Amino acid sequence: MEHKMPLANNHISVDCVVVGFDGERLRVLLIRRIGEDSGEVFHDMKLPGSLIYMDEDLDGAAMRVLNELTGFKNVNLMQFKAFGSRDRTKNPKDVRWLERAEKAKVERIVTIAYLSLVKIDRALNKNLDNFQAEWVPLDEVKDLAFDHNLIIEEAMKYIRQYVEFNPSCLFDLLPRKFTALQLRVLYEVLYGKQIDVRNFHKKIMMMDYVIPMDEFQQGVSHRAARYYRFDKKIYNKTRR
Amino acid sequence: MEHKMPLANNHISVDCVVVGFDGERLRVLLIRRIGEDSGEVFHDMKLPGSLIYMDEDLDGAAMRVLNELTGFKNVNLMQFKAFGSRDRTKNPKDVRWLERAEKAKVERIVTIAYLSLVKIDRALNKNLDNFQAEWVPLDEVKDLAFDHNLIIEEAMKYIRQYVEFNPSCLFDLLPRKFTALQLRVLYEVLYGKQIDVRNFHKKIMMMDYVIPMDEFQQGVSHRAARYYRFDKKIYNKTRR
DNA sequence: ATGGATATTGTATTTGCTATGATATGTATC
DNA sequence: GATACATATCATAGCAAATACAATATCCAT
Repeated sequence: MEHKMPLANNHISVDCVVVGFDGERLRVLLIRRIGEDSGEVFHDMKLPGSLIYMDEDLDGAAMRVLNELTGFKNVNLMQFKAFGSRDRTKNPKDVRWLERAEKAKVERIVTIAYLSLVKIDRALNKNLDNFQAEWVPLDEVKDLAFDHNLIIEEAMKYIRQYVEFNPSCLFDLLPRKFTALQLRVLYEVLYGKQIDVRNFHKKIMMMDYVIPMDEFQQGVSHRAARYYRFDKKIYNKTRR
Repeated sequence: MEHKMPLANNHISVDCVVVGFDGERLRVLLIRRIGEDSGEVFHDMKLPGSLIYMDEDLDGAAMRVLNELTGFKNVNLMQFKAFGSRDRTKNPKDVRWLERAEKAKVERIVTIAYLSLVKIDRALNKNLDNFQAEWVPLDEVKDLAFDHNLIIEEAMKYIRQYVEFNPSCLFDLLPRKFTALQLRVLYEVLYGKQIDVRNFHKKIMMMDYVIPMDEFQQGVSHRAARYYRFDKKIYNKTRR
């Protein structure tokens, strides 16, 4: 968390739950943290986040964090919940780490949590290493700093609701060219249940904003699947 | 905003959008505010809200505000969005009022907004007068303090989404005994469009958690409508 | 040419939503 | 008491969307 020391408001932070999809599972972007607890060095992980600066609004702070981390601009960032329980900073481990990082006394911090759905393939080759960041499969996430496990749980609940309201966000998770299988597995992972292949195919055929391309998979040892793409303009016309 | 001066965190507040339904329109609970601006006394309105105390978490603070105001306990309070724009406190009128009320210097305040759907009939005869509170029809809400108009707008967007996900919240707005007409008008007001009477009737007949009672309207100058009631137990069984 | 693997397609059934017509029951009026 | 009027309640048909279920097509490797 290096920056040129703008004045920080040490009561309010933002945390970003950045979610990606690798074709099989959902992954969340986490940052490695090295700290010290009663003389022992420990390693664990946390969500990307930061105290907000005095001259910065919430959305701006979230954008900044995400940008510093992935280099992305213009990513769809959704505020989904504030976390302000008093025992967020219950663990002395977390408090000591934070006070060293921020060089200031901290008490209870309210954090505003943001959710972002991104394409792993684009993010993968950016500054991730510089930031000690890693795409961790959701079911392999261990104990995180602060209440970040809780924040991720709430983020997942939020996604499931949000998808129904705005299905286009699914395509933020997929590559620009994707197969019907990828899209189906994404649905299955999100809803936690199997979907009939044939009915699903019929369904995406009726979505006029999912465009079949003339391109097919290469070098697979079975019948090659067609690629599809998502057309945002058509989507906006038909939905709004 | 009288209280016995627990230590307040003057960076974070909660505001409650308390919504009721009078049978025709939605109403929101607002508090009268009297302030002074360049020598002139002004009257306007604001959402019920408060800075949070140091030993209080967000949900707790929202509960406290709502309880002080209406006497309610165990009301369903939903956090729906945080507002942290820097120009929330752009208007000097608001800043001066707040600094007098809180007896402390304030800068930017991030507020966590909560939504609550309640029965007007229960709330009506409580402490509303003591708190200078009033049920204002949504379409008659004037310019409010801070960004409270924006907060109400966002609250309404949130309700529309939330209803689809959890229709049971509609019954929080209705009296325990209600007619099919009341329920239908509530839908119409929320979605802003007319619903066919006959199809709507069929629809609520298929909801096994809407129970027809043996009681009918009294003293109306037309065929008396049947009363219905909402059964939460049955609802929870069928939905979850 | 054959087998293994995955992709793609068709048909019948059920269920839900929409549109519209007809009947029932209360009060007020003549 | 007969009639008009207003609202509540019940009924039916058509269309569209969701579900259940099985066969065929295409690519690669041998």
